[in-house]
Amino acid sequence: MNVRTLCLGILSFSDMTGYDIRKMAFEGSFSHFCEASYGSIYPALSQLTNEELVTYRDEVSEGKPARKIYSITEKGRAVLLHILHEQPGPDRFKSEFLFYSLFYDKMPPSQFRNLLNKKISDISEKLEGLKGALDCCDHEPSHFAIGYGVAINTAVLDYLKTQVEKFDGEAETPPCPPKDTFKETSHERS
Amino acid sequence: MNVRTLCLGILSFSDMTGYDIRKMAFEGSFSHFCEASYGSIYPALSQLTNEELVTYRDEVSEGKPARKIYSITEKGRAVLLHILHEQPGPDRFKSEFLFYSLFYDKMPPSQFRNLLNKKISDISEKLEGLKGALDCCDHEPSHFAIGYGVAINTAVLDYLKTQVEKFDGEAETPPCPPKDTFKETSHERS
DNA sequence: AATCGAGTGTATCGATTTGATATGTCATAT
DNA sequence: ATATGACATATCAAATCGATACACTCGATT
Repeated sequence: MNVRTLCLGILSFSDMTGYDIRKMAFEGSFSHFCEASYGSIYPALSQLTNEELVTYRDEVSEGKPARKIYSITEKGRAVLLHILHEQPGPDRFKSEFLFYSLFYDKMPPSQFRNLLNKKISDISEKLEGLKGALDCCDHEPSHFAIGYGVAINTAVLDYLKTQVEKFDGEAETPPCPPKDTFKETSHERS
Repeated sequence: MNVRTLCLGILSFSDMTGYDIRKMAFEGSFSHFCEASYGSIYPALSQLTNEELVTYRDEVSEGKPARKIYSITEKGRAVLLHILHEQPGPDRFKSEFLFYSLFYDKMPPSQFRNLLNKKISDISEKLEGLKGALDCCDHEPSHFAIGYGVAINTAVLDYLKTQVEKFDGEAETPPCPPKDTFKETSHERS
């Protein structure tokens, strides 16, 4: 699925700025199964505007900077419905964590334990977010999609918790590693 | 994680051609958590060769076409180990299926049921493959990574099976849709 | 009162990656 | 004989990422 279709889909639920769309696809209720960056969203919106699948109105309030609020057109809805008739492509899952895990026997035990604990806390957080969204969501299809995410993350969390015990047995056992045990050495990712 | 690191990681297990690496990352034992295409693998291998992180030997047998068998160098292993010290990026999950599901109330009921059934059979197949790999795998880290995949796919399959019942209740019930119920209309993906 | 940082918003750019395709050989089945 | 599919290298346009620039607002800190 390309970013054009994603924008069309998101706009079919409500009018939005490009900034909002990016948020939806990065942090919002779409973010557990898709992603898109500014560099693809803004060109997609321009293209969709040219094709008259979306339109925008400029909003200029006093003092505030101008913003473009995009809406899907009838033509856009028709195209979206048409796209939905094709077979969806396969799901894709990319995990740098699992790649790293393939080399845990090459690392000091504490390093992989840290990785595991960080993953557990990340997933826990994500799961809480999804469960919250599930509760306050009355749109049935979204409920289905969020439920899917809850199912996955619950399973992963269970798996990691059973696995972490195996590694905690080895060598020195750190007292009780909650959050903040992990210094974010976030320089360049090679 | 970029394709360079992926190549380095795969080559750390065994010598291989570019073709083999692509297979590993697309169908093989790495494929449930990463992907890479020729267009990124071959340039990555050239670059890695220039940096002396990998080398290759030409294999020219009688009659057979020449092939380049790549090996990781000591320098390459050192760089890989170094990369493994950074924090891995977040997992990413992309699902066109879930995007489609957001609009199931806009589709004829049979269409979404077909989607569900196809997904169920796809996941079942994938799960069988992973379970098979799990049994015949004695490399502990791989076991961990494959187990993760089994956990996810088992959970998804359970979820979909409970959900499909809800939709089977509605309107006409198709006899018993096993495989091959789905004509692969695989023309252009928009 | 002044400054800082974070959030909102549009937009672009280089680098990476995808997805498709070209080219050619070999093995197997028809 | 010949078609199909696996093996293998390679390239290219198009899509996308990830980072950044710019500009404005608002609340918090000093």
